[in-house]
Amino acid sequence: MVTTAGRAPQRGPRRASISDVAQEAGVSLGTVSNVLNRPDRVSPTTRAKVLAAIEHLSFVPNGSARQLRAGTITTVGAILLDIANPFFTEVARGIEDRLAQADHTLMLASSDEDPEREARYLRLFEEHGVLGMLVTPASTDLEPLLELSRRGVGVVLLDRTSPAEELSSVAVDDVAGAAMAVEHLLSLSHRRIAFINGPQSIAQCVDRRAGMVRALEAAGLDPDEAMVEITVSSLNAEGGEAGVTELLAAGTAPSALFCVNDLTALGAMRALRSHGLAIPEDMAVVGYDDVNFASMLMTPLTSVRQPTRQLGEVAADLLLKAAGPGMAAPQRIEFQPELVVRASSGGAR
Amino acid sequence: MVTTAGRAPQRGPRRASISDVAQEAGVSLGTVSNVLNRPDRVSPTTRAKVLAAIEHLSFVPNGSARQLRAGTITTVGAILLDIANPFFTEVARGIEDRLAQADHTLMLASSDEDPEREARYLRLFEEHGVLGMLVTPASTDLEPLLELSRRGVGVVLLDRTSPAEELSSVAVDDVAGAAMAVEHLLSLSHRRIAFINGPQSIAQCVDRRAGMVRALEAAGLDPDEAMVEITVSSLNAEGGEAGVTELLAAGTAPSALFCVNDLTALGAMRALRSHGLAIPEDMAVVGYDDVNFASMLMTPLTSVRQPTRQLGEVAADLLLKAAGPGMAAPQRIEFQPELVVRASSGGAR
DNA sequence: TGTCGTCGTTGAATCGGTTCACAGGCAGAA
DNA sequence: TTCTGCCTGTGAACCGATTCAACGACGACA
Repeated sequence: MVTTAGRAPQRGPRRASISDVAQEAGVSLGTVSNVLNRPDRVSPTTRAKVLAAIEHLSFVPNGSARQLRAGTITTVGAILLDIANPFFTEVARGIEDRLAQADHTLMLASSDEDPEREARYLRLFEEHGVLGMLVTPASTDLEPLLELSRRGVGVVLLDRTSPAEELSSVAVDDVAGAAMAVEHLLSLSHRRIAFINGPQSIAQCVDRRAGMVRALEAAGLDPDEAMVEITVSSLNAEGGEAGVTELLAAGTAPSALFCVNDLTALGAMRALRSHGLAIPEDMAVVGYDDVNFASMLMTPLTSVRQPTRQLGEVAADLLLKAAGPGMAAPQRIEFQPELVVRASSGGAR
Repeated sequence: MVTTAGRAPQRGPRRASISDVAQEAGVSLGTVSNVLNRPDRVSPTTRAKVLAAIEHLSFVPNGSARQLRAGTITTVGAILLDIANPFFTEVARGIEDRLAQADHTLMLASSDEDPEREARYLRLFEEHGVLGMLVTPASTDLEPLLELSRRGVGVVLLDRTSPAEELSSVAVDDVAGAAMAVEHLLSLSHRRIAFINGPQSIAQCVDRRAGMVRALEAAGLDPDEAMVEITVSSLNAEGGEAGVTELLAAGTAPSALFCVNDLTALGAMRALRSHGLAIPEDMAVVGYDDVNFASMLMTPLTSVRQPTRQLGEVAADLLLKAAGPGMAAPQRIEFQPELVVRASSGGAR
């Protein structure tokens, strides 16, 4: 590699600016800006000259400068728990669709369930001056989000109901969903059920646990006995494998397993199989999210379906409404989930 | 200042600026900036005062202004073909990891195989002044990317070898991968093989087709007869379902099916099953990408594995090197894929 | 006591757009 | 002919940060 002496090499021959265009076209600065933003205020002749100059210099306006002066904001940030999870990518699709319709654009980031990464992106997006953010919080402490909102940045909680009045949220009733899943297992005569759950810093984990407890208690069971909870650090296939390994190592495994999401269930099923256990004969399994491949697995997975794409769409709508003119008041929207019974729970006919 | 009636409501009480901080702390503008960027040049007393003011006003520097003036660029854009495809999310993970290590951040976008969307993001990212972009092109025309590169924006092709000397690229040998897949089917005595492929505007589709043709010819077969090609518009499960429907409607279906990627294979298998065909007995199936759930499907999927995460990591490295000081020359990196044989092809023992 | 260097701080210039009050030209009305 | 109003086009002010030449204070040294 050849290093140039002394200075860093300049990156290309400096981007053309609006005044370069003005000079090339023989008009003033403001006229070029008018061509760009209010073409009807410029005569066709001048407009043509300016456009030619723009083409010739391959001029691209500097977004920073524009945003600095005009405050034009068309960027929205989204911080999701795990971008590798089909559930969240589907949500992202919904968001992107709606934003594109409104001529806005999305900056997408994955916190990987790490509050520190989340904080980093929160700050980055704020510095970037986004219109607002859609966040699936990785921590229970919503104070940073509340403060953001007070500072005038639109915030919508995603897949998480807001405990505070001041934040909009779009979510699915996770307590009900988990309760449905566990009731299903109870109806198949399982009396001790393992639960592979994530850290309690994640709202979904708290809610789904609550749903499970509610279902067990409603059936007259003592959760302390009927629920064998295993906490894993990440809500993906690796987590599921680790969870099953731990479960089996502890001996006297229950006859059924409820997993906090489908990816976890995927890993869990893989681990169960590699230990020679049959699904659902030796262990019934239920997941959560109903990701697109759930029905196609070796043993099709019983799971809780959510209106995934819609979740994203509604969240985007809410943000645009809340941040646009009129400043709609915070709104809390909750969808109901639906149980999809397949072979993995042994409940399919 | 009092807001005039009739205007749009102002978004919050205006973000605090550096001069607000300066005033609050009783120091000058430049000093605040020094506290932010070169803390050692400021006396501890002053620094403390300024930090207190920052805290008090919850000041967050305006990224646009900073970037405008300083040209500090730490943002990288990535435009992937389909963010819902686990292959690409894994690549994104690799990219993000490396960028985070270098204290850079990623703006992620999905072109959904649509050249127009791609162009839109290309422009958006350029306006935003990104350091560079990682792109999986949705069209064969690389001219826009070349021009971008000439203008000083770093460009690295992802999962696509560069035909031009001037662009860096990181890819996997798709011709070889597809050839391996087809050779495998040939070795199992299949003589007519269906191929569900995507549009020829996508390089991967062209290359994988070429690999298939190469393998067929090497076996002394005439591709026109031995290959039953079906072109679908999107490389996902829906595409796979549509492809199989079309294939079966045409009658005299081949005994084997090669799919351009695993998502397509997923949809194809779903459709085959719903038509009452057994896999691999009635139809052997091979996919491409070896996504994480391939081994866990009802019939585990034979597929071509690629060093996915590494792909992203190396691409990010290349970009950082090419855009950083030193301006490394364009580099072309190609990995070799690997065939993973499972039950869906009937070739597993 | 005068000079010099160092340290900490200042404030003006600057980045590249947008906006707006205003100027010049021209047509139609009085 | 003069006035009015419309249509184009102009250029200075401004957004909020960074940078740098310059400056005052202070201690060291001759």
